[in-house]
Amino acid sequence: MFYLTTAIDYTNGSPHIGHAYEKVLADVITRYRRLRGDEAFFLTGVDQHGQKVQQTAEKEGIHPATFVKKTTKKFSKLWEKLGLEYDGWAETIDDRHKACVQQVLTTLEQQGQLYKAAHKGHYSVRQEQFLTDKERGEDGNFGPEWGEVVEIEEENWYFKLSEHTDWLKNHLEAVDDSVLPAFRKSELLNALERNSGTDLCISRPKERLRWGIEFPFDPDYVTYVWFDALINYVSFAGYLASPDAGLPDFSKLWTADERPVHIIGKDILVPAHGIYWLCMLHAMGFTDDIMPRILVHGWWNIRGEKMSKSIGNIVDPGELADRFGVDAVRYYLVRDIVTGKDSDFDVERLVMLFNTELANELGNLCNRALNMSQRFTGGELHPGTGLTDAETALQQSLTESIGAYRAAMDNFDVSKGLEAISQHVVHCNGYAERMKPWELKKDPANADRLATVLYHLAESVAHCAVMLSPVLPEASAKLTAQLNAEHLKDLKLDDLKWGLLEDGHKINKPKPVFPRIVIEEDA
RNA sequence: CGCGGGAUGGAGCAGCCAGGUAGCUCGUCAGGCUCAUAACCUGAAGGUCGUAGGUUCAAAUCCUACUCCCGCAACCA
Repeated sequence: MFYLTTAIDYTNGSPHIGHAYEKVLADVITRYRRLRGDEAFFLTGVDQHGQKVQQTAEKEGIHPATFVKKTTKKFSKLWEKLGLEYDGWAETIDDRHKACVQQVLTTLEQQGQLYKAAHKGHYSVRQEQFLTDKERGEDGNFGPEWGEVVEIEEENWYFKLSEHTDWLKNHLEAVDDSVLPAFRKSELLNALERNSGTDLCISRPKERLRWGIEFPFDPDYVTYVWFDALINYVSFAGYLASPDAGLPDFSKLWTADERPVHIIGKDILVPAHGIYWLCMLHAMGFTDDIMPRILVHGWWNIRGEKMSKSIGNIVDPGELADRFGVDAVRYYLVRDIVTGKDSDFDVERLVMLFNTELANELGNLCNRALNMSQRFTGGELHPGTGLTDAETALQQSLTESIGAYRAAMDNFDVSKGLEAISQHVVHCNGYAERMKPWELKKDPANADRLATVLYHLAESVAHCAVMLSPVLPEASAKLTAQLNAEHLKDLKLDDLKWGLLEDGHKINKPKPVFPRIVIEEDA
């Protein structure tokens, strides 16, 4: 089983284009794995506890649970709009999740992995957090942004992180795909080098934070983010769950033959996922052969600037989808970025890529091919009897495209995979241009030749529709419908061989699947 | 001496890990076609791959030094 998760989003605000990117990428990869014939499980969700949520809810004068319910909906509604198909939905206020967290804590405490200790330090009352030397200004004092700073001593629970960092270092170095892309791994190893030797504070006293999961053996405390949010990857996969909990069978999801993949952003690799999470799993007894792989994606910047609430340049994916359509948004988000790297978000490029690659190239190919079949041969397809070098070359091009597509997608490189489809589409348009079926139809003696040409075009569209389905499931379905070939939907990648459409197959009337986006110029 | 990313024809990018005549998209110019979504096809111009060294038969790719740009408090993928 291929088990894929995303980071769970914090429900203190509205989703933006970055959230959408991560989820669409995960959706595409999951759908691709299904196309490959693998069983897959896709988990995503929301992180609902913590101080920020508590604070915002108080400001609005409502209970955190009410507040969280409201913001959670913003996310789930957007995912529905973007056509995401996830198998599991993680909400950290779920009782089943709480039970799992508490069980993990209890076990670790019994095994001596946790301890309680006092910490003395500078504490910002306004920000409700301990300050370190990093927060000091150049003059050595804490700046006015921290408000009143007092020195206090507080007891908290700690996880013996330092006992696992040596193991982690070895593991990361030994396992090639532990962290992807490679440069992220070296960044992580670097950070590990600097930060070893410290343990991890995992609690908050209830007088400071109530909105969290209670420590089962110390009711004055709740868990702080790590032993709550990160546990979602196992809790909602059925870890330690009772069989009637309505959760998956953990032993089937989390396996050694296909290690789980966590898709996360570059900001939460170090230290959260790269160090804390892997060490937590190690402490919980997970062995090396079932350690997850971490796929780290980059960020969408806006005109070279980091997207941020303070600058006010947040892009709302829901609005984009309303304006340009879900296909355009999904396509753009996985097409115009190299997995792992940052990219610059640009509406004009979104429109350009949709118009050229989808509307002009693929959409138009489909339209002209089906239209000619409809008009010249009454909608009936026949392979014809003879092949020339042109057909051999076309079939060769298709084989190469499928190969390139597969290699790229296996590597999580969706952009390259889409490029591979595009390559064949361009070949087909050129083929049509050279074969001139509109000339062939003028002489009845060319009927066999005409059939061959039209068949090659339709067959190519059929292949492309299948390859495109992980990224644009809706559009792929429309293409399939126009080809009148519903059986394409059940095909796996290995089934993509020449001859998907049978001799005598009848196609439906074409209708543009990707209408060009026309932006009205403001005069 | 903090960490990391980036610098490739007008614009945006790939290639770099596993060295071997510089590739993609857009744009520009010149043709062609008319089946098709003002779509499609062909050809052309345009780059000494940030700078300076080094390794090598061979460097965009490896090594060294340097220059410039962007992230690394918070919101936050």
